[in-house]
Amino acid sequence: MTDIELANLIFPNITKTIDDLEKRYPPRNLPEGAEVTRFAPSPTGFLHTGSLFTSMICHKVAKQSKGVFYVRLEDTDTKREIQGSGKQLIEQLKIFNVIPDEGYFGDHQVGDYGPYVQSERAEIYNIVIKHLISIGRAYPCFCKAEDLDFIRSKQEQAKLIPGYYGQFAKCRFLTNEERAERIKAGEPYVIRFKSSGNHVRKIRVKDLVRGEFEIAQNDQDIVICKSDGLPTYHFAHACDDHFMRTTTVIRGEEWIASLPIHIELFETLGWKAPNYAHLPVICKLDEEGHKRKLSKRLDSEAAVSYFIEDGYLPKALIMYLMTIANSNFEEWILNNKFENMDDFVLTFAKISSEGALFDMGKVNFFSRELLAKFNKDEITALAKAYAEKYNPKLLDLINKDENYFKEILNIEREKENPRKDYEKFGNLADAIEFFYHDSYMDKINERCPFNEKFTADDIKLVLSNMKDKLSLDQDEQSWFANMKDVAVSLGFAANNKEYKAAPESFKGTVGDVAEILRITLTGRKNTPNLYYVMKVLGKEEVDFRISYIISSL
RNA sequence: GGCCCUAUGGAGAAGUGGCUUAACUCAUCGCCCUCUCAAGGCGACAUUCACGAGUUCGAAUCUCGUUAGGGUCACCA
Repeated sequence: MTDIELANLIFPNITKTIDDLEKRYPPRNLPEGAEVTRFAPSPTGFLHTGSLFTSMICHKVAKQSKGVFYVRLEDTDTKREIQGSGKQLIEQLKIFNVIPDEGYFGDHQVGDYGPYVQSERAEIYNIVIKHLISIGRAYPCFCKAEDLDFIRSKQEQAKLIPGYYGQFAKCRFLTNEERAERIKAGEPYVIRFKSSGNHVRKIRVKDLVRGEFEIAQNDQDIVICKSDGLPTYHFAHACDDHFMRTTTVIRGEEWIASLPIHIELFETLGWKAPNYAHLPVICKLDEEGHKRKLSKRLDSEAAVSYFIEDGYLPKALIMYLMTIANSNFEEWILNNKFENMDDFVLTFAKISSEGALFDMGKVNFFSRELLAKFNKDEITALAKAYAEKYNPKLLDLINKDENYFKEILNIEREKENPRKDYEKFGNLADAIEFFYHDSYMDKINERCPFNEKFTADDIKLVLSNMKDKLSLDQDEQSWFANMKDVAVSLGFAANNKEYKAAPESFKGTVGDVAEILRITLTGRKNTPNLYYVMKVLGKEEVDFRISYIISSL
């Protein structure tokens, strides 16, 4: 029995050939240098921060070369699949402005190189497998899990490399007649690729991030088609990236080890392998101080949803991830005042090959800078949109009086160097709740204590004088000048220098007076500019709070 | 364990044999400014590039070894 006859036995209904596929999926008509990249997630859960990192780079590389970025859904692992997660992945990508040009879009597909969902590509895989069988480079394997375990244990005993290869590849040595017989008898089987490699020999591989290096040839007869008829990753990768005409495969470094498999597959099929860029994994330090991959189970920041739900600006995360990708991005974006990040050119060679430790502090930095750039209307709209979805407490504050909320956020905002008080919307309600009478009263017992060096009488004296002598009708300059005068009249030093020169002759400094007033009005030591806080609160509320604190002392 | 990758401060890193007594960013800490809180300005933070040898007039940069960390060895991707 010939190999072709065996191929026909296994795939009687496959009549098309690889040539037909080549015609059906011709090379793309793209300008010189245009790169075709792809993000190929499996629908097994929420979008991981590492996946966002990878897809952002894929998207960027395609955009900056005027190429194509597409999404392909790798849904061949039916056991781990989570219904609806494919669509969710696309939606989350969209939030971060990583929008594909073609491919899988959740509820529909776009493009000439589809289908873009692997479970819909059975015919393509079967055509290629049939070809491989007919040229003697693939064969059915009837080994069961027990057989494989047995082989493995023998290999371990003999200290040999484990796996299905060479003499250990039992089913390699079956005759086609035996194969046909067992198939006809209904025995379950997988299809394995017949490797011609030898792990003693090395091949040179090129990685866009790491450069060239040597690695052992593949000699494993890997499974290309599982017993459920679906392809494995390695095989699907070769078929899909070839027929979808991917020029650059960008993926995590966990794939480096299987590069020899992929290269042998491409060679055997007579296809040009794509360029590869293996990205480092984003890490975190564990309890023992060891680096480990960001884990969805252990680290909240591993799920992109965390940033969305906590009210971070998506752009802030993207900017942070860009600095991990190309560290020169930081300087670039600072010089560009955080604008037009699309003009930045990403370089593979500048991507570090070591996994960076995820730095929340830096995400906060970007988020704070970005949030400070908006005017009051923009930031209010953004806060409201966020609150409506994720934060009832914040929504409640906004809905009490949107203009009031706007004024709170507008304190020292629309100016050359705006304040950078807020880093995300997630804790905004807590940050501003003292502006609201009810919240202020609710938290009255939790307020920050006054400086211990002042007695209740000192504080009362300061407060009653302030209340009587300070009017909010004056401008900021005059108001502070006035406060200074009151402070001096009560025995406080007008400035730090004076105080430092003779601390014993003063009760304190103007700063102490401002702190007393600040704690009285807000319950906190750190708040926006006191003058504007009072303007927003209004005279009535200010008077009430001062009187209330005086009476409670 | 085999194979592959990596190793510069608290974090991200620049650095490709002399320009480096190691850029820049975040964080931290100080000082200045100031009427408060921020912002801003200035400064501190690796005499040394995991360690050890070697090559060289000269090494963070090249070579070898050691150590440490990461990845990978599925009918998962």
